[in-house]
Amino acid sequence: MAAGSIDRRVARTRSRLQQALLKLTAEKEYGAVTVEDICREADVGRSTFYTHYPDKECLRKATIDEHMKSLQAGGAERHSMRDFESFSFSGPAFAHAYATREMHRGLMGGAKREIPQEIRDWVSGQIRRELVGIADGGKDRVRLEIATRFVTGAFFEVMHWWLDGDGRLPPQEVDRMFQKLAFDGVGTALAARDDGGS
Amino acid sequence: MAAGSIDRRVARTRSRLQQALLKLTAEKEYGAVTVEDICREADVGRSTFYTHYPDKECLRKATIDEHMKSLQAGGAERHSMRDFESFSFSGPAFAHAYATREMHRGLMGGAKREIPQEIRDWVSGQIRRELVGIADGGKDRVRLEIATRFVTGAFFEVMHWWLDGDGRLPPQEVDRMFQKLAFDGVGTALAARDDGGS
DNA sequence: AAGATACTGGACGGCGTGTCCAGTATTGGT
DNA sequence: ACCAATACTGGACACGCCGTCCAGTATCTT
Repeated sequence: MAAGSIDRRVARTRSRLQQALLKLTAEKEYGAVTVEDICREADVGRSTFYTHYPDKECLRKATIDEHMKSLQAGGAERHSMRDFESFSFSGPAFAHAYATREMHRGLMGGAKREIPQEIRDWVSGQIRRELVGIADGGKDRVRLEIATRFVTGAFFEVMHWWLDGDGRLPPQEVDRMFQKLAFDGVGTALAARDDGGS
Repeated sequence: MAAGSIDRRVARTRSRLQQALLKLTAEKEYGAVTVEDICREADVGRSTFYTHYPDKECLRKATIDEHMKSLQAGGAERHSMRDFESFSFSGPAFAHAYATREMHRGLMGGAKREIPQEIRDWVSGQIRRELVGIADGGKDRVRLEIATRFVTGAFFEVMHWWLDGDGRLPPQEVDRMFQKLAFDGVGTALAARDDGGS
């Protein structure tokens, strides 16, 4: 077999396992899903699981990677370096999460907030990049870093809260509030009666 | 024996177990600490453990409760309802966490961000209470809620980042930046060269 | 077709959990 | 100081899940 190509069986099995994980993780806490559960759902032998992934966590990572990849294929015309009234990542993120809520509740780790490090880092990276635009030069790295963390934490918490809710609040609305809070702070965002952004 | 009083042996054992948990959890991930580890560290029979706590998680909760209690005993003159330039909870929180960093790294769940729900809720409550002061009446509950979550997430992420660091940044500094970010937003906080608050 | 490769399913040892119990301290009440 | 009540001990047990291994079978690629 040529080195780069992939056996149909392999692709099939991996896909099945990933699908199974997504399904189960939408039903219950990731931590409560056993390898056996996954295999049963995927209709794959348990020993087969281990020929593909060393453990459950690796399957999760692979699943996330795959998911991210398919996302980036969808939209690449995001970076228009706007005048800076908004983060460009958060809108699409909220919209995407909304489209497949059940899955994201699982992927992002339900009540326990066990967000996979990769996702956290990826989002952090996005935020940092956007914040660099505001910060004056790189002369205060600590300040940039703390702001990055601040926004990252806020973002995930808002996302969690929203996903745990009943889904009545539309993604644009959440994004708008999030952005306002991030840019203007609670002082402005809460005190002023605001009326729907620009 | 009188109904309310507590047998010395019980108090002793529970204290030992809690101390052991704190110590171990400072050394490694909470999830990686086994009941057996705790018992060995505490020098308590494993079966004894289960006569006091149904499982590891309950011990954690009890430990946290105890900790909180001892905290509230320490300082009760906090609520001066200031003019609203700051959250009153965060300063003491950063200061306290700083004083016993190793322990807090454990209690707040190291890299995994597994913050016990009780702590999260407690902090959320503080924040919500303080935010009510800014919000105009209770006519927009969603807005208040989203702001609460926003600040909560930001707070914990900043706290984590800071605890994971080398400890060179003093608590007052972190608190100052946190407050500025929360109240004025990243726009103001990052763009302006600021010089140390009032 | 045939050799390479992947899947199966069952067995194994290991570890951690939570329960139970008979035997042994320690305690608090009188 | 005694003694009944209560707590601690340590070892055994069944359970569930993990990760590994292997001989047998199915499926792919060339």
